[in-house]
Amino acid sequence: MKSLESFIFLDETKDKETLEGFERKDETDTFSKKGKTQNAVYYLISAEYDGQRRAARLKLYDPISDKIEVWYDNTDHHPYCLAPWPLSDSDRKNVEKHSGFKNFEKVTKYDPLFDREVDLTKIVAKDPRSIGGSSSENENIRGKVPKSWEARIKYYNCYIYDRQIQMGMPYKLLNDHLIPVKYQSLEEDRQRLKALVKKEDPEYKEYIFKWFQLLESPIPGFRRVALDIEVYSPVSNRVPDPNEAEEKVIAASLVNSDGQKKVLILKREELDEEQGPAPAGLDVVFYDQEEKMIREIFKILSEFPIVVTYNGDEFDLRYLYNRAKNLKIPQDQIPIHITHRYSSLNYGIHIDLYRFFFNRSIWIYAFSKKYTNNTLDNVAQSLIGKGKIELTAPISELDYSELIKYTIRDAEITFQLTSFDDELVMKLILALSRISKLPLEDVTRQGVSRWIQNLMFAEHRRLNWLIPRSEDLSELKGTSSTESVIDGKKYRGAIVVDPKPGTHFNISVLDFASLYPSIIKQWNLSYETVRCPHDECKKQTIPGTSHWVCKRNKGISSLLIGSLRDLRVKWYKPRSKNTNLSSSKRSWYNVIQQSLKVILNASYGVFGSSVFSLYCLPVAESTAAVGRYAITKTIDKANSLGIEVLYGDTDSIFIKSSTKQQINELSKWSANSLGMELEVDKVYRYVMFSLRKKNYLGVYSDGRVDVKGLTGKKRHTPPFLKKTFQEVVDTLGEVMSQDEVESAKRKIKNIVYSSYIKLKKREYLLEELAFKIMMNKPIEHYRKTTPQHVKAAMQLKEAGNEVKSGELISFIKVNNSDGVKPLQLASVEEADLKKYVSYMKATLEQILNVIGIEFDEILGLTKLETFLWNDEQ
DNA sequence: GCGGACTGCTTACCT
DNA sequence: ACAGGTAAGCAGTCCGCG
Repeated sequence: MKSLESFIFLDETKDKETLEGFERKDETDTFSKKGKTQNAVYYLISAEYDGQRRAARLKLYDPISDKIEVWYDNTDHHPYCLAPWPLSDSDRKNVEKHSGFKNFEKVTKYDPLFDREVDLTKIVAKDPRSIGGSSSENENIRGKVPKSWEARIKYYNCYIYDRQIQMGMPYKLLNDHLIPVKYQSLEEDRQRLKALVKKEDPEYKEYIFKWFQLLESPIPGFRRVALDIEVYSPVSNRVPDPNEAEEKVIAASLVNSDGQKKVLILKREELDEEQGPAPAGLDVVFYDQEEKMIREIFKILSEFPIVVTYNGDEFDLRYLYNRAKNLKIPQDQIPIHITHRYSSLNYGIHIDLYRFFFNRSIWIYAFSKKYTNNTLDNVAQSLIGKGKIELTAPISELDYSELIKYTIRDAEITFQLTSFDDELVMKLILALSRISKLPLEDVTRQGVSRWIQNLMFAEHRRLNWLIPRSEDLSELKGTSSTESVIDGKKYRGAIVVDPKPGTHFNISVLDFASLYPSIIKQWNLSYETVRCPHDECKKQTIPGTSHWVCKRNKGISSLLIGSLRDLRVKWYKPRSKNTNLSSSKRSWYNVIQQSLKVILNASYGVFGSSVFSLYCLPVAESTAAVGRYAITKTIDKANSLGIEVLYGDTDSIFIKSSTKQQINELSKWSANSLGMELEVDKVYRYVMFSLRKKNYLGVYSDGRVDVKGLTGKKRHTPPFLKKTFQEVVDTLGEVMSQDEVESAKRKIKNIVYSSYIKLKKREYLLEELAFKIMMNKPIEHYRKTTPQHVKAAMQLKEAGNEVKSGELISFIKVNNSDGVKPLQLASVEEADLKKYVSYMKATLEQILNVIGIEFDEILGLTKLETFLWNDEQ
């Protein structure tokens, strides 16, 4: 990643010139004596507010020297908020009296809600806390005016918007000015992209090329270190409190991107002297004093531009900080600062992977739910195939060599979580930072609605639009006009077509490529365009709702989301699979493609979520309504073309053996009358449907099988049954035609029968019988009912094991008053076979019934045995 | 006092 | 703290029933 194509150095005063010397050649050449790279290109990775300097502080990463350069704002930018113009004399005086007040300015902005210009009072303050930092609103500047806008935006975000700072992008420092460095994309690429969007409006094209510029720019490699610490605990299995930090730090491990691995160990009286050499390639250092060891950790942390942890926000860095304070290390020698939720570093930036992997959107869309919970062990095991070292005793009781092995593994896998798949995670964070315009650290700590909010806010400022207050938005736009199918939801969502049960051969699945973003683009949906203030637009109604959409102006979210959607569908997704491109380019395109997917998938939902600052139900509702309109019309059209539709869900239709011409015609119709691309997504050799929606099994021509929604695939299903289910599925994958169904049925009966016998003979291991269900709340919060997994958790608690919210509870169905026993306390003998058989029946019949097999009929093979066994119970 | 019909809660899934 | 729609199993309740 270090040798890159040409940059163009954007300096307003000069002509564009090509930037030289970016490649790392001979280190002595490119480093000045101060350790600064000559002519350095820095990547902007962080922005904060510096309270002492009262200015924005940006952290710039130089990928050649691997150092952080700090740059303070020198453009005289100050915090502010907006208030009505004019302010009453008394309001003005009140504001002026505030110690943080700086000055008033009159500004004019465009108010998107009313489609007109407005005059506003810009209240400039000396520091951000004066605007809204006090605990009491009476003491804030924003509390002293009748109405305020943009008063709750963090200062550094505000700074980024106003100066149009591009997070994650290359910059140069020239006479202490921050100058963006523009990447010169390939001429042929620009032409190709131009051709793809030639029919679009110029305004829209501008967006496309802005994103393009951002996403095509080269990316640096990041020098970084992963940190993990171990803390002594007098009580085994209790994690020490990082806020108190009462116990000793007994070990720390560090793994860095230079390939070095280091373990720092505190000598303890109770342990025997270390014997033998340290493991190969591992630097082990023993310390007599904890303080010395911690100072050494601090020294290393201060050398790296990026520090990676797993839960360092809550634990490792917080513990080190408080422990250092307890050991009376002076504040200015602690390179960490903590707030109530985060822990960050003075020098570099801190990336807490726990937060990143915990992000629901990242879990689902970037990693396809590959990991099942967010522990380091599980995430690492699932993504890099290597987990934590299993503990044989509590950490505090391990001898030195065991402790070393244990702790270094944690740092290793933490590091590898950022390096696997060609640095996928680092690249994802960088790409998301560029798109959302958030600092890298914020991308990993905030949810997708904040990403989208931030990029939309930035766009408002760029256009000199007033960012609406959510109260005004809700009041003006009102609520929804449709009724949801599910009780308690705010509006009606997508359509699911009843499937035609049975086995259907030669099935094509057609779908709309990113349906909702397409709708948002095509129908000009945005909070300011839906129910806009113009009378003439009221005729342009949204089908199935009482809403209308603006004809005069282009919607801001329509432009932003639409352009991102088209770039993903037309450019990045195909390019990520284009084998003519170099693998490193493909890998970056794939990262972009995935990042866009994460954002696009949430782009409709945020408008229906009250936590989103531009929450606007009519937008979400209109999007869903147009979706229903599109799929309904498509099904009608398909039928009129003689295409049989077997099933459909939201944006897809499953159609029976149709000719290419039929499909082409439907697709052409969709493009012309709906303005949306309907394409063949999958082709199945055959599909099996039951009467259930969101449940099917589809077999591809190469024998791969898609299983959707069936119980046999769900997380909580006991492994023994999952396995049996999988064997049945595999058998179905071998079926080539209708004639082969019969022989598969025989095979399946055998599979089910032998599994049943094995169950009955209690030959399955206890773990194979365990149901695993997530406990989403603490035990005490289950007030209304006590589900089985919670009963199991209660028994565990009774037995002295702590059970926390978010844990996956494993339990066995038994014949006691609770009906369950936690795995840890149960034995195979106790398993309630009757319940297991009935669960097995319910799970397998979802498939068996479709091909005409009765579960009981399989058991009937041993009627006598069954009878006897039932009798025993 | 017990069982079936029903509703509501909870989890996991699909798009 | 993106959304709504669907399935499934169990908990708890109501009602009928000499």
